[in-house]
Amino acid sequence: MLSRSEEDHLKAVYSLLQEGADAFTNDVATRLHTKPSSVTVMLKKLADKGLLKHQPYRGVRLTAKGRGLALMLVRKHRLWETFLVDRLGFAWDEVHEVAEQLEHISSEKLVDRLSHYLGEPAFDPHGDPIPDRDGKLPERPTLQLTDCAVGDSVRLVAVKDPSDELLHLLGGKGIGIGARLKLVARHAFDGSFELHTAPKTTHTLSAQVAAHLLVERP
Amino acid sequence: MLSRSEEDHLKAVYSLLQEGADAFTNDVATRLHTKPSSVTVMLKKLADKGLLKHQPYRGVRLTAKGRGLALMLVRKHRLWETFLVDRLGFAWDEVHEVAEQLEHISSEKLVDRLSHYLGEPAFDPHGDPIPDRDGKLPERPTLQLTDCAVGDSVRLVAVKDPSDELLHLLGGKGIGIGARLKLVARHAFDGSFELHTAPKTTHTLSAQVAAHLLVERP
DNA sequence: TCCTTTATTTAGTCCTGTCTAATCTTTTTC
DNA sequence: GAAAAAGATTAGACAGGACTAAATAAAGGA
Ligand SMILES: [Mn+2]
Ligand SMILES: [Mn+2]
Ligand SMILES: [Mn+2]
Ligand SMILES: [Mn+2]
Repeated sequence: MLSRSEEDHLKAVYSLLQEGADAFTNDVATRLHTKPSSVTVMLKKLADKGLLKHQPYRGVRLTAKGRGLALMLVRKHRLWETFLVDRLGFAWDEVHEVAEQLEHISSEKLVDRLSHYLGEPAFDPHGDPIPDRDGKLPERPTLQLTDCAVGDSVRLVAVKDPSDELLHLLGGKGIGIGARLKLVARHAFDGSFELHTAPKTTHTLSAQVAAHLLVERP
Repeated sequence: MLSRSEEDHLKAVYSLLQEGADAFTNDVATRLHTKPSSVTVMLKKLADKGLLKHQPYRGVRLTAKGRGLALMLVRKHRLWETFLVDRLGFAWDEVHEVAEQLEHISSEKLVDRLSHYLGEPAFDPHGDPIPDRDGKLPERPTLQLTDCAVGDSVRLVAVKDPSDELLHLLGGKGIGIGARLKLVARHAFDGSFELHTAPKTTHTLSAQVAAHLLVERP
């Protein structure tokens, strides 16, 4: 049985590794708004429990067991986010905080029932993949909006590393998962995009925003 | 902001007082499966926060603020139980443990949305009243099955102080909230009841069980 | 290479929540 | 109305989790 703090540390390590970076003490501390010294202690505990290998000064690798547990946490987090948005009508930029609490509720039955209730969703409200009960992740397209050309017409499938601020910005322009985006111009000066959403509404997206948008061709 | 432990202590005090007993250190400790010395410490903390008055050796009374907070915890607990049974298909004897965790999730918006989603229910799966967002409790009938006479036909509206074991026993006989019960005999020897449920099925309920059943005449 | 900077770990402290053992109050019993 | 029993509080210890400050290791530059 892991404590809430142990679970949060494990999940932080998992997502750092997932993002391609290797997991260093400082990064974990930054992500959890805590201090490196605290992280070192927690990593030692998780290592003692066989969930990861910690090479002092060299970072961390997850064991199979640790990866499995982390995936179950991610599963819970994203299922709860889906519940909050799909069933309770939360906005997609309001759910992270609450899901951060709900993911620690421990009941296997609850998770499985919730998933079933929601229709075994494969993606959460931000387009992030939801691991199934065996820890398998569905595939997600990797085409970034920044790699698209003027004239392309694409559909938004996910917002990468979504912060509430970014989600709020997109929401304000009426852009959500599934939105059709037609690229009409790109400014050389700052890399920003002009694009049409549904009924000839034009929006401008900065290059920073565009880099977070994953899309697919229809 | 209260810790999980503080919340559990406050709720324990509330339910003891609700049940008519006055709240003594030992009772709280028993209810929380903890030791009296630990309870004393927590009562002091809650008193410092203005949630209750603690007269050493004399027990505890809630302040208005403390009662209000306790009611919000009860509200959350019973709403989550309702969600688990009505939406996720849990049995009524499987939800207490999980609701004990879920009640500590802190988000006012979540509670209100959940209540709305469930149709602003006034009673939980055990027939216990759910406080509204202002802390107002709906009325519940107080007629006990033990006060009924042979020949009476009544409807089950609540199981008082339901333990999972009691709920499981009733569930096994197909008796749930709303069930019609027709009393056909009562044994002088042990006070046990013979009664019919729906289609001429006869069941026997001990006096101990009957004392927990709240019913109303149709 | 050696020195400086940065990253990380270790040591020591504090706060919370729990426990056991000892002490103190209140209630019961004779 | 004492003495015993029961109930409650206090004192002291410990584990978990977090922080600051000090020590140590790795990396980079002169
Ligand atoms: Mn969390
Ligand atoms: Mn998400
Ligand atoms: Mn609880
Ligand atoms: Mn209940």
